[in-house]
Amino acid sequence: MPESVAASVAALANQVMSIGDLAERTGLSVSAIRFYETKGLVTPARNAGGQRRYLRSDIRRLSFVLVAQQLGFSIEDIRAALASLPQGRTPTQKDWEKISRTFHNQLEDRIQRMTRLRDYLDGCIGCGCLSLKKCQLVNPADGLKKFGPGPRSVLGDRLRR
Amino acid sequence: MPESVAASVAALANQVMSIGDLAERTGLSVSAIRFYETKGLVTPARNAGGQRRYLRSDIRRLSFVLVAQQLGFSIEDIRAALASLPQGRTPTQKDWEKISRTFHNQLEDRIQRMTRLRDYLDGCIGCGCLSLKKCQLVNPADGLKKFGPGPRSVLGDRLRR
DNA sequence: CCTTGACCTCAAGTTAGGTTGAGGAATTAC
DNA sequence: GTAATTCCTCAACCTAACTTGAGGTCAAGG
Repeated sequence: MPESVAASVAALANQVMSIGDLAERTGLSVSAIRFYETKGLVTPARNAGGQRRYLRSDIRRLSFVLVAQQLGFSIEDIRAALASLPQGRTPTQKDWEKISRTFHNQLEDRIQRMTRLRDYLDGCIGCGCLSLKKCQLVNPADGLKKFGPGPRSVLGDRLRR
Repeated sequence: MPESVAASVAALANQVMSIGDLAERTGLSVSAIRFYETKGLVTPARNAGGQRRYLRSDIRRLSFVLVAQQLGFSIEDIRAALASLPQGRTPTQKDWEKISRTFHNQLEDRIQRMTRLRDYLDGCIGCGCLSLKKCQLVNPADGLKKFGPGPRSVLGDRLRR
């Protein structure tokens, strides 16, 4: 049985696919998928010829990566999240539920933080803060303060990046 | 009148300050402020000795940069936004209002996009999508589709980054 | 004055997240 | 069976957003 037929059978039976197929399915580039492998986000099997063979569940895995990145999570964040998924078997619904709950919570945090910043901005515009017309009156000790007003109070502890 | 006294007087009268002072006020590092200058985010004057002298309004300017960055805007985005502010004079409230409206709208978009993605995620978990138990039944033509389901429908046009 | 800390410029290094290209092997299509 | 694809590895390059360091100047206190 030639490789091509074997591959087709395998593709139908075991749901494996090449990196090119996976790229088409996820909208990622082939190079990005290989890169993600070096970062531990996917761990494909290899066929006899050394080519990568992906499971159908890897489509979800990479889709998850895409979504998470859109939301501003780093690859390391995502790797950590995905680490809770099984490597050998196809993840069950419970597996995904667990990971998604964490994800959802972090997402809620971000949405809240953004909303808070938006409101802060509105507030400043409202009070004329940003034009420095009123804030100097409201906050006369400005020049003496180690930590003045401004985004830091909104941004929290994130100083000196 | 020695430089020191002149500087103090100027600082009180004209509200100018050194890069170190500005760093302390904004929470940014000195090197970051210089870097922002190369990117056109601030354009300080120089004193006789060639040292940078900032206006008090630059605190707001850089605070704005900090907030915008937190929200995921690039330096180029921010530069473009700040370009609408006057360079010579201290920005008026109207100046800031204008820039903030744009900013606010972009922020709203992002919040909405995040919320949409969160809901999408919830939906998928709910239907078992991510575990691939039901989606294969729901979407039997999956293997034939050029553009299958997945995050792309949520992410919009953002393909092949 | 004169020392010490803050500044200056300019070049090079750093991390994240990939892309591009060279040189070669494996598949697929006719 | 052979030509065109696709895939492989590995090294180098790329952008964004800064930091670090070398070598030298400026300014504020005693």
